[in-house]
Amino acid sequence: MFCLSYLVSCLKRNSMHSFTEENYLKAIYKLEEKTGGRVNNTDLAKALAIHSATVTDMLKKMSERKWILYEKSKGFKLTGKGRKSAVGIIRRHRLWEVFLVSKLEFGWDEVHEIAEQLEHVQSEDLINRLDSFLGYPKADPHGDPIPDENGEFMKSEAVLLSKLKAGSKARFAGITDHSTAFLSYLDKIGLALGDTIKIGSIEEFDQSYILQLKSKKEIIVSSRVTNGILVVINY
Amino acid sequence: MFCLSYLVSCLKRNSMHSFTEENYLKAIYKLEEKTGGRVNNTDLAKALAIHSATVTDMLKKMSERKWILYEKSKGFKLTGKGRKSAVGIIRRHRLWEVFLVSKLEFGWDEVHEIAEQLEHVQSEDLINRLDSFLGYPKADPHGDPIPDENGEFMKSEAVLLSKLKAGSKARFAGITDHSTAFLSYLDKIGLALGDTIKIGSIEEFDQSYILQLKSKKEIIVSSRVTNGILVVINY
DNA sequence: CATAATTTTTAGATATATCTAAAAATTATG
DNA sequence: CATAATTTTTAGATATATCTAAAAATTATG
Ligand SMILES: [Mn+2]
Ligand SMILES: [Mn+2]
Ligand SMILES: [Mn+2]
Ligand SMILES: [Mn+2]
Repeated sequence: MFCLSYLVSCLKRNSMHSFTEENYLKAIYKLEEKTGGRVNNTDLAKALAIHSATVTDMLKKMSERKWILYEKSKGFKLTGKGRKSAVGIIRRHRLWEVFLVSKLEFGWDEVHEIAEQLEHVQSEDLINRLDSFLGYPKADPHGDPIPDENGEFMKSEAVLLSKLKAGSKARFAGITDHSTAFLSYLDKIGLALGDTIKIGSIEEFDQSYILQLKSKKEIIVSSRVTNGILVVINY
Repeated sequence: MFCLSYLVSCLKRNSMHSFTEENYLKAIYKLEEKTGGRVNNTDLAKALAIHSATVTDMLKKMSERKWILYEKSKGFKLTGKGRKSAVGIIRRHRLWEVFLVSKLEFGWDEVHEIAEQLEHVQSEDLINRLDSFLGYPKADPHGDPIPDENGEFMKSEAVLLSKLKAGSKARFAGITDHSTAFLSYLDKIGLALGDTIKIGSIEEFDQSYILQLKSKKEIIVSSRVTNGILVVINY
């Protein structure tokens, strides 16, 4: 009994993380991505929907374990070790999302919460076999890149649809708004990842766009929509 | 914040269980199956590799929540509600094992630990879609029956191979020893679930069996093996 | 049935992850 | 730069799930 718990606690300390720890790592990674730099306590607390005091304690622990660099009042950032873990979690999340959509026929607006659970299953072998089973997908159902076994992934060249000029053509490559409401809305208006979009014209008044879909149908979308969509320009 | 935690705690109390609670439910179910009746504290503690004092506390909680009937010093058993939950967990475990073996090409001796994690993912929709994706399998890779959506499953008619007489023929339908060592051993000697086995003769001295495999190869197995194998007799 | 053995419970402690309220530290602003 | 606003930390509490040591209860045995 002593031996077992000792072993388990060792494993935990070195290579594994609790669900909670994994959620912190992932949240920090995403905040770093968004802000491009260091992250602060308040933002992380908001992202995790917990209180600052709780975050303070966990940051101390994560700092001791060398998952983050933490300079009091200067914000913090992931170490190499921390980043590697975070990328692994994102890899798992996105591969499971591909599985759910491509094999179990879930809608792209239905998979996130389930993937939030599946991403915590610990087995490298499992995830590499899943990757192979899915045909080594490069992106998840939302167009987000999937890190490979070594944690490498393509930096996207996509830009916001709202940056394009009238007359240009582009491929729908990703989203910045991952909300279920937005995804369902896109389903409703018939816009799917990979589609070619042509910009008919842009209304000066409110920056709404008239888009020509691959079905030749024309639709008007608000700037909220063009700011939620990432596209790759066809040269 | 107050609202959210209240909601979460309500959900927890009514329809969901923590990992720990799920592991207790499953362990109790399996012990009931094995002993055929009520379960006691000590046996459950052993099955979960925890201490009796811990079990006492948890049984109180499970009793309050009406998952078990608990009569002090008379042992306890699952209520209908508790049994339903336990069967649901077993359904998830076994479906994931099928997935791991039939889709990800894991060996039958490699899947249990991963399924122990996957079984805790909470989504009825997920598990029903997985069931459909796998073609509604009736048994897992170890021959154990998979409960359907309503928790119904076939009671097996299999008997121990060690009960058969020389000359009889039977189909390898399940195992009573689920250890990795046993599963790997069966792989090594070339005995797989579903195979037809013919009993050549039985050695009086130590009850070892000479088996004729479908490959016509003959092997000798000890009584430890014939007691680990379940077969269905071909009439 | 008295004693021994086994099983279960109680009492008090620990680890993790959270909270609230208040204090302290830092940053922004007139 | 003094004050206000914001951010972070401290202190103390709670819930869950575990432990150890000892007491209490139950069951088995001569
Ligand atoms: Mn997601
Ligand atoms: Mn995604
Ligand atoms: Mn199993
Ligand atoms: Mn199994």
